[in-house]
Amino acid sequence: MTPALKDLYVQKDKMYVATDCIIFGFDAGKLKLLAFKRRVEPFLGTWSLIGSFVRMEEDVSVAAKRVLTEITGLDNVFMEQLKAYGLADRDPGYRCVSIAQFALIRIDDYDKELTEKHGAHWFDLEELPELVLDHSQMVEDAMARLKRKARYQPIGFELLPEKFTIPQLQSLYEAIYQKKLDDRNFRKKLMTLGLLIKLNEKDKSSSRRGAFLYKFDYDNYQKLVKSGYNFEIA
Amino acid sequence: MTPALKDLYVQKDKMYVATDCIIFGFDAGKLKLLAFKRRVEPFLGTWSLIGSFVRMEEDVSVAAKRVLTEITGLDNVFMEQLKAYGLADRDPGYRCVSIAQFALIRIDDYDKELTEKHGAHWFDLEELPELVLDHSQMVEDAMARLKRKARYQPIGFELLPEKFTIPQLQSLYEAIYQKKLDDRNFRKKLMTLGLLIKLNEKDKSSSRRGAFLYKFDYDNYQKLVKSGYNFEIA
DNA sequence: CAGCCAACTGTATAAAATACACTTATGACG
DNA sequence: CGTCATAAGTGTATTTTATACAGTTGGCTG
Repeated sequence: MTPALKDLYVQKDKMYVATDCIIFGFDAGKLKLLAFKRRVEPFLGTWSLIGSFVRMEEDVSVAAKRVLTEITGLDNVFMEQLKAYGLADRDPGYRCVSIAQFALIRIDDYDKELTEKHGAHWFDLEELPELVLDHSQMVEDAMARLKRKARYQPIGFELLPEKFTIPQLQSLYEAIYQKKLDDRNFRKKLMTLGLLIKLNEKDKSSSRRGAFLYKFDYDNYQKLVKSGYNFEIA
Repeated sequence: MTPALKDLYVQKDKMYVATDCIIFGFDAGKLKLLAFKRRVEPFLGTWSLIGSFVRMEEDVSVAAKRVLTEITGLDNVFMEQLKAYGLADRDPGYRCVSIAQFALIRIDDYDKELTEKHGAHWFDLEELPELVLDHSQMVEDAMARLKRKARYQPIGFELLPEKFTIPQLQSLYEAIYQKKLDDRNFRKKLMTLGLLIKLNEKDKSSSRRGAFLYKFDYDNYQKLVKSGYNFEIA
């Protein structure tokens, strides 16, 4: 967790609860993580996840959303609890249990100014710097969760703009699974799921011919989930 | 969480961290949950999971193991964090975030006297009473996790005695998945995984003919995991 | 109008999941 | 001592799903 210590009296004999956000994005074929350069002691200048103490009257999940909104200006973001980190000595300054949450955001959406103001930076997941405390562990665990979860829940769509192309989606899944997928098989599988709505528009940013845009069919997804359907995406 | 309140001064303006244990067992073809009758106010007489406050100098996972050992007398039990429960009003008495852990134990192992002394009772999962606070939710979430996890990790073995028969194992998986499995296909699949060691003993408790006993091949399992093998059990 | 590039499409093969029915070992009981 | 009852154990055919693989199309560029 990364509280602004100047605002707080930390008491050594008190138990604190914090929440830290692992914020994933996707851009240019790469999975990205939003990290922050600490501007206060201790650990000034080191990279860290963004976090906050949980307030006395505040739900843990609300605290996480508050942090995310403060930083990105975004609301209605996919967010899910990862797990709690509770080693007694995880933070040398005081006793603090941190509940890590991971969020998937659409990079094109977020407010650039806002993040820069907070000293934030998008890192390629393969080029992450060392993070403070146990934050590197958190990211590793979140990545494992993302990989597993992507198999059976269409969370990938949270990382793309509302309208996206099949090649974009494939590139995202390739980044998550860290391996190349066969384009014919990927498309075939996807189409049989019935989760996409084909639009009458093309995206021409990456080819002369252009690729059709699709959007995610939330309604049908909900219906399928209710009827107990079992997904397997790519 | 279920602290012995008489031992504590609870301060309304303090944040507490607790841990609650969802303890699963398996007996007579049914999945079981270990629940406790509260002997102190508030909620005296209602059923509850067992739990404890996390001590200032204690890891969260250590606190959970401490509770489990106090109650069952068992050590070296499969235990894994489920998630943190952090609603601000989840406990009306004071602000407390609880980190739920689920444990799988071998019912024949545990110390009966010890559990009875604590007012414990094994419930069939289908006949659970209402539990205090958000504990019913915890059990539901743990059950969902168990179902999913059982597919790709051989955790089922944690619930059986060291030596077990194939029909016993099948009955366990039927209880977890809540559906009948085909005995021929179950056996076939299992054998291809190479996770079982056949013993030269039979269990005759449930048939005249007797069924061969097996034990779990931990060594080979470790090897397979390291080599990146992907399981799918039943 | 030729060339280039990514988008798009179909089929054959292999692997895995499912469905399904009879034989065997053994103790109980007449 | 033979037959009956019971759960343990076994094999094959079919369907479904995953994988492997190569050529055509649309549309801009020069």
